This record gives sequence, structure tokens and C-alpha cells, in this order.
Amino acid sequence: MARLSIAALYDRLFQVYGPQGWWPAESSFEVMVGALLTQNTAWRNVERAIAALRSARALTPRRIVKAAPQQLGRWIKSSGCFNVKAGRLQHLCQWYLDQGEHAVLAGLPTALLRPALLAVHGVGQETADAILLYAFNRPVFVIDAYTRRLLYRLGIIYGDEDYEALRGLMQQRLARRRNTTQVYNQYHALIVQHAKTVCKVKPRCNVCCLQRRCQQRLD
DNA sequence: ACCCAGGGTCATA
DNA sequence: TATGACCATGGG
Repeated sequence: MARLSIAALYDRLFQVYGPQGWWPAESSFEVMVGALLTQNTAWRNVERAIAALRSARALTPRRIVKAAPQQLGRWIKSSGCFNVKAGRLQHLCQWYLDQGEHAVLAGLPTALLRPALLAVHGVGQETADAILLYAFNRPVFVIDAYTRRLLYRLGIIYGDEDYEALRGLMQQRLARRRNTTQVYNQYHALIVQHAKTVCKVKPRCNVCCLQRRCQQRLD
């Protein structure tokens, strides 16, 4: 059986799950907050944290920076690792204010914006790229553990490639597409959706198990 | 009682 | 560079 290509996998996922409507948020700033809070955390718990911030009227960069760390921790408690994340959230918001907020940042080229995000303490590659793609609408593919696992099961990668190698691979294979930013947006969301529904319920799902190597669980 | 979730940082070797 | 510990809640 011929190996499924990265481009064909996208079409298959989209065919099965349809458009995903990511990122669920009311503003680009809220996307940034969510991207940070969802680090190693189920989205459900992040929603509660964001709801708590909103009902406390604390869902703004200034309120978050001004808040006492302990208070901030209480608001975002449901997202786990709350002491760590309270600090990270304040670093991110302080940076956001220092840079002049969204309008200024939106004017920066991705080649400058990405390193700037990565320089924020608590923002790693996946979080930075999620912010670039979903808050700033930049054509940057977000690599996560699900992406790596799925590509590995499909025999598309070895599995030991580093983050940048995978991001480069995904972007290269999708370069011919019409609207790459929209494709990256949907693709990442589709992989997450696929991972937390079908693969979990049905070990032999109708997407990744088109391939032999996927007939057995490899992790 | 485990294991994992829409990760990242830090100490150690 | 490459592991491991740590953060810590909520759901399965």
C-alpha cells in the first residue's frame, strides 16, 4: 500500500472531520492566554480558567500584569501548574504591553515576531507557533506530540526529528496549497481533534489505520 | 490508583 | 545534546 502523503492526509482528515473553527476565543489576546494556559493541559480546564478571568474582569494584559501572583493563580487554578503559569502569563502580558499590544506586533514580520515570542520566559516553540498562527494569522505550522505520533504511525517520519525539522517538512509539503495559513490552521486542529476522539475510542480508526504500521499501537 | 492533557524550564551528566 | 524532575488540576 502506498504511503499516505502529508497533503493527502490533510484532505482525508478534513473529509472526515470538516472545518474546525480554531482558535476558540473572542479576541487575539485571548488566544495568547489560552495558548499559554493549555500547555500540557486539557482544553476543558483552560476554558474554566479563562471564564474565571473573564468573570473577574481580569482578562486584559494590564489586569493580569497588575494582579498579585497569588490572586492570578486562584483564577487560573483549573488549568493546572497554576503557580508556574501565573508567572508565565505575567511575562507574556508584560511583553505584550511593552511591545505596544496587537497593532504594533501585527506590523512585525514573522521573522522578527517569532524570535521575540520565543524570548518570553515560558513561551516555547509550540506555544509561540500557536500564537503566531492563531492570534497573528501567520503561515506557521504548529507541531505537537499528536502530529509527531500520527506521522510516525503512518510511516511518514522516523520519529526522532526535532521540532524545526518537522515544521519545515509540513510547510514544505503544503507549500503548493491555495491558502497556506488556513490550511495550517485547519490541519493542526484536525490532528488534535482526531487524536482526542477517534484514536482514543477506536484504536483502529479510519484515518491513520489505512496504513499497516498503524494497525498496532506503537507507544 | 493510575495515566494523560492542545509544554516549558531547570539541573545534571 | 539528552534525559529526568517538576509543576498540579480534572477526567478517564
